[in-house]
Amino acid sequence: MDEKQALDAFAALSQETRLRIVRLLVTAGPEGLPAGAIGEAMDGATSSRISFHLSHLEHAGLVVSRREGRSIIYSAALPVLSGLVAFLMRDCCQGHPEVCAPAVAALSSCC
Amino acid sequence: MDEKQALDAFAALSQETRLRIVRLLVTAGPEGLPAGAIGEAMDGATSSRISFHLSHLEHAGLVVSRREGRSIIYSAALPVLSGLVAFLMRDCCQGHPEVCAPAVAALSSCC
DNA sequence: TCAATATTTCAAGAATCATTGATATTATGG
DNA sequence: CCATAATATCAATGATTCTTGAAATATTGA
Repeated sequence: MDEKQALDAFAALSQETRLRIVRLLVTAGPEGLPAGAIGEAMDGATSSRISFHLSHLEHAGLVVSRREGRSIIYSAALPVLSGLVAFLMRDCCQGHPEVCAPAVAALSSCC
Repeated sequence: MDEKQALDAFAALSQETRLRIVRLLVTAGPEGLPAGAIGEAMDGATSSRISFHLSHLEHAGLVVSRREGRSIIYSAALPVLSGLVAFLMRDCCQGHPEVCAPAVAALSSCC
């Protein structure tokens, strides 16, 4: 994860629909969801709108896709999400462990 | 940290100059840096440009400021950064601890 | 093969954002 | 109190981004 990748990832996560899609896909797990189901979950957004955001997320590396029959299945790119957090944390902690302590606590309690 | 705050924070972090400012301030620690020094560190950006980005970051809650004589000193809002990571992680881990493991490892090794 | 389904691509318009240069505000030293 | 220093604000411009609606592509079942 370099600066360019981090900027792309943050830009992708800074849009309401995309942030919700990422969160939906992360909870959906590795099996993922077809584009149509994602659109229905987003207040029934139009297909072109969902396609635009999914393409954006995929380009940023936050999701991956595969075809299954007529559907395209999207799932969260878990290692990239981890890498983004690691990037932010790596640069957060230089000499100031108090930055990380609450984040570590949040991670420990959720996993 | 709610969705709105997270969106603002991600938007702030998705701009190159602002991401660099945040990283600079985090490494600078609680004592912070005056706006002028931050501008010099950003390839000598104009004062209005730095002021614009600092204002943006402060509005997003990622930095705080205080006056000291003629200078305004900016420093990273460490608890907010922690909260952002916790927000992302909290929603990342639902039933899928493999998302968090690498992030936990990165945090553990840096603090 | 044909019709229907699922999704993507494209062009155009509105909205938001970043940069610049000029001007205003605030504070200090002499 | 004045001149200077440090920073913020404002207006204008150019660049990106989001949304919509229409048309294109890919896949399957009958």
